[in-house]
Amino acid sequence: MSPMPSLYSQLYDRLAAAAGADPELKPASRPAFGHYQANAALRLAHERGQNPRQVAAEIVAAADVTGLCEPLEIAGPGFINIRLTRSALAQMMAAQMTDPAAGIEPVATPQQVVVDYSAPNVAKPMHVGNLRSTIIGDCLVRVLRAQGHSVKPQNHIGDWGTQFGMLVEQIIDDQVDVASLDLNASVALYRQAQAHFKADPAFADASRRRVVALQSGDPQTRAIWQALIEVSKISFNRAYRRLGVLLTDDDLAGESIYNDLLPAVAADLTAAGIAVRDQGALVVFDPDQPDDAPLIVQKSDGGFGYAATDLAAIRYRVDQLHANRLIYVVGIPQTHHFQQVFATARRAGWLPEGVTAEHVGFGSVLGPDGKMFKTRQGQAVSLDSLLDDAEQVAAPDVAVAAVKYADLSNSLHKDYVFDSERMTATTGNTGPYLQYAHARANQILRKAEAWGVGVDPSAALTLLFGATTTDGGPDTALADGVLTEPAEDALLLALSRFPDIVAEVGHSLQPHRLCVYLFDLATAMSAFYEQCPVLKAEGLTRTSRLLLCAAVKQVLAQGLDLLGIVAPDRM
RNA sequence: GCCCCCGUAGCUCAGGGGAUAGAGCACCGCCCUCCGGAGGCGGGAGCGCAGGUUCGAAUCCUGCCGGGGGCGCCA
Repeated sequence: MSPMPSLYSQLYDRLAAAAGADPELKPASRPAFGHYQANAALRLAHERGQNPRQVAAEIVAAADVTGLCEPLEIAGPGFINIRLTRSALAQMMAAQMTDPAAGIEPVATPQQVVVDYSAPNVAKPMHVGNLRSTIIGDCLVRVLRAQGHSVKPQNHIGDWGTQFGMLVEQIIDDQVDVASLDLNASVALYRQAQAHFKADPAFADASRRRVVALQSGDPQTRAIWQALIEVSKISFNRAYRRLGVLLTDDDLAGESIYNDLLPAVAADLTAAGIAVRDQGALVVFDPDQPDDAPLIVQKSDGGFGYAATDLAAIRYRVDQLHANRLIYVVGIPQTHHFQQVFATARRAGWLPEGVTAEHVGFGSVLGPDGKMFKTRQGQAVSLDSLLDDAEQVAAPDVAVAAVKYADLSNSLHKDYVFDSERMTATTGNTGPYLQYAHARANQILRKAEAWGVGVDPSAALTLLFGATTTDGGPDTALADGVLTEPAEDALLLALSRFPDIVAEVGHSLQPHRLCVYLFDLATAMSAFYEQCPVLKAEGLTRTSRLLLCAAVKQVLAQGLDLLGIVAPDRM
């Protein structure tokens, strides 16, 4: 059984049929104008050289909105103002409550989606950059899965490359027992190796030979390399547990797994005439971007650049994972790189028509001074230290919610300042505020239970909708006199929009829209709470308001879950 | 030098062709024998600048200004 289409979808379809065009349906710009407004008449009138109000009148006359809306109204120069019926809103609430997904609509054509995110580096601590990618990617995975897509996370960890030559060489030099290493020790070794590499040409040479040994599968080198990965995995997983994200070892797909595919990438691009030798390197020039620097596939020393790895990953994801939507959650500085990689993959036919590739770029996390967040030593600030910071002003569950919400609630493209005081505040557009709103809705339900006035949702729905059904028409199905307060109307409207918001986020990949929505919902809940007594009401009024509380709790919990934020029943 | 991102209220941010530009924080004034005041109601204050497109621009285009970031062999 498929859930009821959202009220917006129903309305859109009926108005589109009436207008014979996109009705330009959007939420009303002011409450006085109703719930929604359709703006198409203004544009259509201009195209046809007609009077806008006349065109609006024709659309209104042709629109069948029986059972869905109050009579449509024409206002101003030709806006069509739309007010949903109380019954339609209440029925949508009922449908959402009986749906575990709270009304989220399954997409018509589920896709095989690969989401590339998190991507920490082996032998380096996770830092602010990894934080955003991890949190945003986790949210996108949850949203897309909720829509019915098949989603494959790919954690493209940095487990390959020239840095491992010097690291392994340093370990052999120092006769370090890799079994005893932890992450801090391997980070220290890495720094030591970098300094050593710069200072000692003989060590640098040995490091380069060590890279070759690693790539050719030398057992000793591989064993040490593998041990380093294991050490790092422990710390990655500890960070993922702390953050409460879905990533597991099953999602690990580091750069190293593409190593054997790189020669074919170079060979195939060369054979296709896409890549050429230039200044000793194998590069791709984009005929559409003649001023661009080329994409470097293979360096002049024979080593492969990360473009080659990304190209191999595209082939793997399309051919082996059968993806038809590729999503890369990587910082904005990589925008140009992905443009080049995607363009090259298209030319090579590795991104066939019907497969999309999107770079979800995000801005930087800034320190209190408004500049790139770095430690005094110039290192990137570690993820743990950020969370520690937040936990100094809030309990762990709340602190993580605060950090994640602060990250997700900003537009992706913008930088934002990490301010633990602001993000853990219990007022305003914060994670803790939404958690609180959820706990408070739950509190009312629990208290109703304790007072012996609690209602089972399905029984309550029967009371509300069953008792007065006479002719079966939707307008008469809802009991009289309930859910008539403006605050109740606003809350019902907000609830009904949830499926639309989720669909929008699945399309635009902009989690902050869900955050804005949930904050609006919580605000509507506060107004309702202030203006409409629940437990002190009686009869069907109390029943209907308890249902509203239950519905709000459900949607808040569901929405927060999509953000990857826990919704405790009490705080 | 070329390219990308950002610029909305004192501060942090929504709004990305449509009616009088919205929140939160801070500030000021009201509302409590109220289910959690972590509230509610009201007030002041804003689209970087200049052109252009449009019936209509915070929104699209161009050029400036300011801030940040990238740009052939790190990933």
